[in-house]
Amino acid sequence: MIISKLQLETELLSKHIKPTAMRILVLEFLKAQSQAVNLSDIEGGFGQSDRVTLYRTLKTFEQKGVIHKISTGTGVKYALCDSRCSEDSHRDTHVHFICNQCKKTICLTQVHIPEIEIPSGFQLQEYEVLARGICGVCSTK
Amino acid sequence: MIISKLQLETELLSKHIKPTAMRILVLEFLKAQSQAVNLSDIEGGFGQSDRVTLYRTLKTFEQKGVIHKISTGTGVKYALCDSRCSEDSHRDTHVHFICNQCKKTICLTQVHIPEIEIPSGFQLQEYEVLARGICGVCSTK
DNA sequence: GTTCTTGCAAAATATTTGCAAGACG
DNA sequence: CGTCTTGCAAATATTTTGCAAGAAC
Repeated sequence: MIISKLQLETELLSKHIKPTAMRILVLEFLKAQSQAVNLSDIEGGFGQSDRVTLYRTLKTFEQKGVIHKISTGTGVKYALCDSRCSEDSHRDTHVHFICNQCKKTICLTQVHIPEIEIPSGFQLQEYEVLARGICGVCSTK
Repeated sequence: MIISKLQLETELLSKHIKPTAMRILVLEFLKAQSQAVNLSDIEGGFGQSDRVTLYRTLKTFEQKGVIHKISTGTGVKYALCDSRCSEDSHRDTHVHFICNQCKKTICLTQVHIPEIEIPSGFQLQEYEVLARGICGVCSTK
């Protein structure tokens, strides 16, 4: 699926982000991924790019609800949010599956997460599930 | 609750770890905590201590099933495992509650986590839940 | 004495900050 | 012009590795 530059710009604007060249490139790259990626992956996705700018772009994206950060235990990864996420409402209540073999991190947004009960006194705001195991590709090898 | 040095030694031995002075100190410190701690917390818990030795101690503890690492999104923390954990069977399937206000990370081992269903092809080995919100102490302030 | 552990130095990696130049309205 | 973004340099933080001295059995 090819997404036009205009579409990407519109999407950024809808999340109140000024659509600069760099931001469009990063968003385009992220949209092409089927898994969560780390900084080096994104860096390698372009010819030239400054690490610092990437960090800042990703921070902006995270704050505005474009992406969410995943702490995999072996480094931080980034993945696109649900389109309904925004600066005010940033919910990524879904399963992140980490393959213990190929180390891929995949957002399983379609998996239903049951409500969890927490002790009284605690106020739950959001939660995510980190699942580890062997992914579909690795288990057939 | 005060735990004798002998008890700590016995516990380390039962997990196949040679009980050195440093390891006993670290284990004792961890047992005194009601929340997950980071490297600096542990470092500050003793008078003298070398960061590298701590890293190695924690790595050993993690491999042998004494502690588990928690990636909180703002740094790594460590907490004691269930006593049934060992090098071979290392399951920390429970809720980690991160207070968005005081930033404390607490293991809610008593909370029941329902089974989750993952797509066919994926082999689930273990999972953990990261819950964020306001902890009991902060919500009464 | 052999093996494992520790401490120090240094390297490698990850992330943040300050600042000046450039882009854009 | 004023504001926001970018790129570079540098600072800071985090984690790992190599190696030699020391402790334990």
